[in-house]
Amino acid sequence: MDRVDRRLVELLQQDAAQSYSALGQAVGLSTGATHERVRKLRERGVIRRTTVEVDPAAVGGGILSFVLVRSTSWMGDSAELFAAHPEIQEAHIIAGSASVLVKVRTATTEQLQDVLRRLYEIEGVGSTEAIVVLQTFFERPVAPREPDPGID
Amino acid sequence: MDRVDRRLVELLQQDAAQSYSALGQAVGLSTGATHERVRKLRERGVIRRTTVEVDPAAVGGGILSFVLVRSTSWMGDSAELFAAHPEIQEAHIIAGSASVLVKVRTATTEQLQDVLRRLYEIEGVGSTEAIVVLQTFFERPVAPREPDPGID
DNA sequence: TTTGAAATTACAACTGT
DNA sequence: ACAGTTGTAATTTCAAA
Repeated sequence: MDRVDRRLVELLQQDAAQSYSALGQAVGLSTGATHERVRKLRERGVIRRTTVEVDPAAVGGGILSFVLVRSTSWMGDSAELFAAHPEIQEAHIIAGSASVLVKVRTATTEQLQDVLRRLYEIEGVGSTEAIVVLQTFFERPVAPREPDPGID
Repeated sequence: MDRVDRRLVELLQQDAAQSYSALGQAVGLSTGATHERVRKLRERGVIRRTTVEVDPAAVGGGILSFVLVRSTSWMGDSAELFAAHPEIQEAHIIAGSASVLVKVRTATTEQLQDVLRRLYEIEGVGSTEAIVVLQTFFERPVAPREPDPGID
């Protein structure tokens, strides 16, 4: 995971459809060497998969919300209960007064209300607090960062 | 945007590196027809771009947090001020008592603290409340959903 | 939908460090 | 051993019939 690897990751995040030769040009490596670098990044799990980025509004997810879910019991084994709802895009266990934070995309606020109703049906869920997004400034891939030098 | 289009989007989200012939097999279309469908999905902006999904921990983003930013003034034109910080992966204007919600990835809690310090330097930022993620259940692409029938 | 040329990927064998 | 280079066969893309 050197400078070149980080640059390759960045370039692939921007456009994973470009050829290895174009990629190689950009980092100053041959096509074959670039191919090998990327293969290893995949093998090591740094690159998990190649995907497409989709416009949420075009597939019925125009309304974005974050929901704080407070629970009365241990939620650590409830991943599948949240994953069962296709409108839930992310779910995280959090520190603090709430227990779970979920990111929800629905076409309408009616559908959001329906998701909240279904959340209450999950065992141990006490209350929910929905935060509705009015405008998204930006959503972007993780920026690969140089690790701290580390003092030896 | 029919059933086949939605299925194509789903398949591409799972693996955008697969060939059009494999994709066509899966939806029962010829290679050429599949190619044309996907081209149009890109043209219409349903598919924004092809990217790679990266392991955040491998690129210095092992600690995930959400930060509620309360402000004392209008933040609607401050997108660039948040985007200037590479650790901030998302920023949204929200309804409710806080004003902006940001998603932050850092390698350490020290770096998170540093991001919070820099957030306070933004004009109009009153207070922040950091929610640290202990465990991520899942993060997945938007699920393409069938539109409501609509009662005519 | 099928065809075929151009481009790209995947996989060699080889070279220098 | 390791990472990179060049060369080549097998696929895939993509426009045209």
